[in-house]
Amino acid sequence: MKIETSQRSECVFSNVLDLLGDKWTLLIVRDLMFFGKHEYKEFLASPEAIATNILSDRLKKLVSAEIVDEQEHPENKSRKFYYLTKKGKALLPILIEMANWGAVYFPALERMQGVYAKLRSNPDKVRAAVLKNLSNWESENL
Amino acid sequence: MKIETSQRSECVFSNVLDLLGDKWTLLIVRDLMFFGKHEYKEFLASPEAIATNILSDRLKKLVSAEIVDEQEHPENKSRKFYYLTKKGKALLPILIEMANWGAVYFPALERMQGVYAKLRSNPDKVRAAVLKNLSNWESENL
DNA sequence: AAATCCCACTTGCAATTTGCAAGTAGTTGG
DNA sequence: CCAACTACTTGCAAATTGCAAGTGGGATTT
Repeated sequence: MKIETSQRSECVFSNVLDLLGDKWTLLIVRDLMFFGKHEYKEFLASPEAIATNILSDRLKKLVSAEIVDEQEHPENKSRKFYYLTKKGKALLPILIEMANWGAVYFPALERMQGVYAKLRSNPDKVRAAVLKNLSNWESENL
Repeated sequence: MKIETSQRSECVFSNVLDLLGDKWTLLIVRDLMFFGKHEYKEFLASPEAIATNILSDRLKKLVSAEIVDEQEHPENKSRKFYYLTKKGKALLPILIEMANWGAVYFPALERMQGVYAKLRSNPDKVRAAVLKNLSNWESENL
């Protein structure tokens, strides 16, 4: 894999977009953040149908950017757990704002479900609940 | 230009990323939002050096998504003004959160300048100031 | 009035990235 | 031992990007 070393400019946005600015990376983060997914096959099962080579590439980039960490599955050597680092969890406010914007400007979308449902009404509560879920998973699995 | 009609899934994130998930679109929004840029040549002059065909394509997509609107330049028929719609301005919280995240996790970057400087210390104030700048420009130029 | 310049693009083409299908290596369950 | 599962890799065609050059309509200069 090509690890990105060059930066387009000194601007924060440019650097953030070099890392996250594509159609797949943040979907993986979404799965980790909101949907309790932690394994390769679970990401593959998402409705957007990411290709295996792209998933593999993006996971490596996320790990090398220290947004995601990986660990051998305790029950099975051929499986792996992926989970958000502190840096990865810090993306939550960005995702929340994206979800808010999307909820307002894509009104035709299916009614928001599950974790999204309360985003607009009580973002701080959702934020706390999401992080709590993640730390619960960590104490049970890592 | 190909107007995107297909959506990968019903998920908000997926739909938002279909629109904004690439390395250039949000940089144009950044220029409109924070840097007082309103013309084609001004976007071209940004340090990231976007190619003319990509800029043209992204501007069209932003206009067709109603994030940006365009108007003939009052002084010169061959020039155009581009400016953020209400929907475009509503992206500000996303950009602010991205800037915050970047400021924390790209500490090696040049010290933030201008509008970015106060983002961390007083985001609400920055938010208001940015929107005020935009509406000032609008009342002077539209 | 003609020539030049500026501006916002478009076009052509090579290089890179993506999407899709198939294959592979290590592990585990029966 | 064999089949199934898991996390990948590989090969190749298609789509997207980056770069350089060109175009066409104004405005400016001479």
